[in-house]
Amino acid sequence: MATIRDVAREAGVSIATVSRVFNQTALVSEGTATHVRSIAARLDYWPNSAARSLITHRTNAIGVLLPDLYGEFFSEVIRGIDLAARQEKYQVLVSSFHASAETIVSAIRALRGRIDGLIVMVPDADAHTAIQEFATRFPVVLLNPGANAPECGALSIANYDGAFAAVDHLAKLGHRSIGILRGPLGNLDAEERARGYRDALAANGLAWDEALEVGGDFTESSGFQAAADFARMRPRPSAVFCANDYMAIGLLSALRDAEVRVPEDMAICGFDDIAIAHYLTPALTTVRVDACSLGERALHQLLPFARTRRPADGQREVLPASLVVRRSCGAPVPGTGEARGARSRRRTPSSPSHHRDERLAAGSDGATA
Amino acid sequence: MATIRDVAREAGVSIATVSRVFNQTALVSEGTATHVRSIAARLDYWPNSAARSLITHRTNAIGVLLPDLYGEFFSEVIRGIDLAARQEKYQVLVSSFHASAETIVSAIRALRGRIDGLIVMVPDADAHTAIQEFATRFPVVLLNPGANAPECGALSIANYDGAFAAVDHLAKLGHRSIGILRGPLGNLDAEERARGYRDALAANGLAWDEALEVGGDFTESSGFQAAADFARMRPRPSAVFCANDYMAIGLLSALRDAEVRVPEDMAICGFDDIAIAHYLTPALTTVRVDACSLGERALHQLLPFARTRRPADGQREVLPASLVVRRSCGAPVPGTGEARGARSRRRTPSSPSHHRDERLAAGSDGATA
DNA sequence: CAACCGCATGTAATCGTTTTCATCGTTCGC
DNA sequence: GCGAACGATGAAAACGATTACATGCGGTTG
Repeated sequence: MATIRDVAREAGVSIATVSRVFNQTALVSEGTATHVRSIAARLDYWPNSAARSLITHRTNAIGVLLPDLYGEFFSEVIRGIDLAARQEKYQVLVSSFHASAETIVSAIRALRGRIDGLIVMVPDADAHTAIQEFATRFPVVLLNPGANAPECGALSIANYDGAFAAVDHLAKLGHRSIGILRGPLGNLDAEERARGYRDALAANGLAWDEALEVGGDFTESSGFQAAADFARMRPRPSAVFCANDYMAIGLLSALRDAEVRVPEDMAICGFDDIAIAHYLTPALTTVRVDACSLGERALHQLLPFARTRRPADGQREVLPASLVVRRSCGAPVPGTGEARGARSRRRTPSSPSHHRDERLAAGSDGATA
Repeated sequence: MATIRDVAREAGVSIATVSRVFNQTALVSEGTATHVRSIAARLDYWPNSAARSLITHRTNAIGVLLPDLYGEFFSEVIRGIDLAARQEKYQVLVSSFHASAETIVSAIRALRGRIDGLIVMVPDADAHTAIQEFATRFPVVLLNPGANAPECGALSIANYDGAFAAVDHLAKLGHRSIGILRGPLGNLDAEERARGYRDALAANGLAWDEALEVGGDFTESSGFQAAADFARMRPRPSAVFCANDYMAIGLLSALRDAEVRVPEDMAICGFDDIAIAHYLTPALTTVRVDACSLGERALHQLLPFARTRRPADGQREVLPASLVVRRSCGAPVPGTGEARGARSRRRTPSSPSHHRDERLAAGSDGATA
């Protein structure tokens, strides 16, 4: 592989000149510049990024650290980050860690020196302390800060508002006994959603009852198992808000097995609006979150700090979450004649034919399945 | 940030010794080693990876270049790669490019010097030429080589076999007029699947009829639109094989709107077995592909070459694709009593509660929706 | 007892850039 | 014409590691 020295020799100039041509950092005469460029092209030269970042202390890459790479939410976040990064000419290093605060530290350590900034999603409050001091001397953007997150960039989705809207909707439909299938204990998103649930109850004059809360872990099977708990309750709740869609799916399956009709006997509401939600029978009422733009926004928030290598200040941004009403909650679904199964999640239609669906999806998302 | 020099000075040894302690590349007495390590820990020292890779010519990172990051298939591939990479202590640089062979070249160029090897998925045969000469001097593993792919590592899914199995299944069910909804022209996976379709027809003594082939582009909306084409055919095919699940979903929606019953009036078969397939009504018969292990295998195939920085030789591996029979094809579905919606896609259950579902899913995957 | 050997460690060259500072014509203002 | 200013270029010092080679030192061996 050709080095800057080869190009310089071949072009009959010094390496400084070649460097300047490639960086446009200082004046180089038009003639030499084009000459050097042609030589470089012939030798297939490209600056070695290790050497470059050794001296500039910049890598033009950012790291993405997620608790897992499984599921639609994470993959959409990554896609959003990639979209923005490509536009900004930054590379993306992804990495996942599993569970413990131990590994999150070693994951960060492994990334060190390779990236100019980090986007990290912490599963629970415990992990915050691990990030804490790192964030004071490195650009970090948190993807789901809790109430007392470290002083650094942070971006979150409106967990509280979304949950509130969903439960408020159920209450307004007349349900007086509304259960919740919670996410993992200590999980920040889960806590916020639970808080939204409780406040929505209160706002509708409903008493909070611990007996109506069932623990889950965001997996489909935990939803499946929770069905038994709800069935056992006296009185049985006439509606259940699930802290995410996967659990709602599991719950729906179990209810069908138990011949509990949804929404007639029990109204169900999820959270996330994953692609499947739309296709379930009955279609799942849920709270939509735009994971892709969460990723995009995170990168854009991080970039100014990554560029200057200054720790990100305590800037915060919250992405809205919107209720998507479908069949599973028993509310009248707006619109009837729209194309079914023609919902778009892409930003850029890959074919003109997509156009029609885009419009429809924007109008309303109710399904008639 | 502390450098190797700081540690050496503080520990009263030379930088060579510090380096040796961190690389375990030569004998260092037990005493000095632990001393150096403690100093390093105190100074929070970690070797600068740019400096290191400048001299070693290795980055301990591999690149992943995909045509897009949208959809379940790609995200699972990435997850598989990440899983294997973490285990092997390699970092993963992901990057997507859109469409043209122009950008694939620049994407590769941008990655150059940052990675020890590349896993790339080329959308069509045209892009092969762009990879071609690069692969002769750099470790590359192709994720979907066509028939005449460049001389390099390659891994593919059994597109042909999967399609053959699906269509053969339809034929064995008695269908004499089987249509196909094809993928994009030039797309390698799509071509192979179409070939499997044709050969399966022939194997069952059915004549190939161009009129039964409808063009699609792998999107849901193209499936939706194709419904009209199939409806117009005389005689109307009694079964349709779709080259991927997204198109099958679109087709199912359109058929429902047109009040064509599935599978009674038209049997439908998809490809990929995305998560949604299981939850559709009727549940979609499709061909399962393990995208996650495709990623894992790719990394493992690449690694020996990445480690030695030798171009990967023409080793090839094919991942099996298996037919998953559900309701949409009209065949009797095996098993009836199993838990619904309790299918696992994870390798490692995150909670003990998952265990039961794992077993069930392993047994058979038919659905009773 | 000298030669040798192996272990532990240090010295210094090297990787491929960027960037500061110096140099060297030209041109310009006066 | 002469110094200043300027534009284009080169020389050389970093950047922070790895590693070939040299060195010193005690213990074995013939």
